[in-house]
Amino acid sequence: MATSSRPYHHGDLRSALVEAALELSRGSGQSSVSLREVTRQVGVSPAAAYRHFRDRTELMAAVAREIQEKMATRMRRRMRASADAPPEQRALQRLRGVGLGYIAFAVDEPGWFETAFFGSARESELRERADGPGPGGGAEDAPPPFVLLTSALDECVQAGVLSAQRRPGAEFVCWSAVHGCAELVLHGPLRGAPRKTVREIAERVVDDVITGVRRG
Amino acid sequence: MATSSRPYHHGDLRSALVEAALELSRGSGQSSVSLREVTRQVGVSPAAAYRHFRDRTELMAAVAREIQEKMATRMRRRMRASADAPPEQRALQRLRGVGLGYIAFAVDEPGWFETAFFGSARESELRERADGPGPGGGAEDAPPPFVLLTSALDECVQAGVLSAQRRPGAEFVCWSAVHGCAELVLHGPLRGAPRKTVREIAERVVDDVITGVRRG
DNA sequence: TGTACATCAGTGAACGCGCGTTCACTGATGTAC
DNA sequence: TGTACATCAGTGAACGCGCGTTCACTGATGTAC
Repeated sequence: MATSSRPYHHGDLRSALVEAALELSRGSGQSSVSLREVTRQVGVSPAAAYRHFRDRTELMAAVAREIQEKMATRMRRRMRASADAPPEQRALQRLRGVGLGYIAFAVDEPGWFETAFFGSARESELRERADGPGPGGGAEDAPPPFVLLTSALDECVQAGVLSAQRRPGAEFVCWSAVHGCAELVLHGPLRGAPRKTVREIAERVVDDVITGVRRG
Repeated sequence: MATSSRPYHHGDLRSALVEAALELSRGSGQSSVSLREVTRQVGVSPAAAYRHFRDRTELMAAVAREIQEKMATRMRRRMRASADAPPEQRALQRLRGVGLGYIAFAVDEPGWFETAFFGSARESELRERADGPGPGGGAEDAPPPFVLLTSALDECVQAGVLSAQRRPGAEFVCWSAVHGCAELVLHGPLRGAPRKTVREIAERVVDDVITGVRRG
């Protein structure tokens, strides 16, 4: 594949660059993703990247978006497990799945997790949102995992397991807990803890925060 | 001060370097702290730093430790407010103070917060702990803010507002929530939100998680 | 169907940068006698 | 009290590095006539 047919025009260099950046970041996080290394991987000159991205920051933003998609996909898979259950249980189980899926992704893919949520990617995300939100209004281009969370919470309200009064702001409580838990496990006092311990802590965090959000 | 009396021997270069690094990181986080810039600030040659630190990582670890001290100090101040109250309220209020203090520090000092908990400082922390934990056993050299949290939880058990059965692991739930909340506010969807909103969210997060931890 | 030409996606060489770290060194300090 | 000398804390110049970005360019593509 690398040997045969190197046309002057690559075909889809943009995706190829994003793909290479994904591979790099998967191993050691966003700091290992330099423009030069990415183009090196693809076998193209550094300057070529500038045909597709304004600068490194814009490339990283694209990568972050891609990772968040992956994350949401994996979370959705986990949520699907509780598809056929009575509405109340179903809603709660899905909310639980959102949280556990988030943490599991962070643990399984620390490099991606870091890349998706840290570093210079953030500033340019902002920039892009300011540039072209499209006619929709812009509420939908929140990070996909966050969208999953809000809709799981909405479902809880509909199913009657979360009072409408306690709904506003609940997403921030939930997100704080799971994101913090991921950090704890990856970089905090629990770094390097055995998988079983990590799973138990994650479940405790998710269950307790759901209790807290519901009962205030 | 800079003009008069530049003795060849600095006196206490080590502290001066840490101090300068603190000043630098306060503004723009740990990425703005380079060994060269730090020595430049102090007015000393880059190589001089190597008399006091094995490498940059070790300097950053010292800085991180210092910041965590500051953080704990500020948290203690907040906890002192509820000194004279009936034991049950007192314990709960202190726990609340730990959480709110943590978040407040992050919001007030984003550069320091980032520096204390991220970056290469961590690896060398590990290294130092492995090197010389001292005879005490090593449980006490956890980050000071974390120590405050665990003792606040212990106090809750003693005061009877947290069942002994639910005590183990509670610190991870609490820490996850507040740390995640800090991230949310600094780098997440709530970045740039007005102070009042931030305070409300912080209180909601802390109160809900305390409820959750107690009632499971 | 064939050709002129604008457009586009690449090249490759160079820019300036700041970094961490090492080296042989020198100036100051303090201790032994 | 004075001097020799080991020790220590600095100097300053240099190392090699990889980075992001810019530049004038060239090779390929596809469209108008």
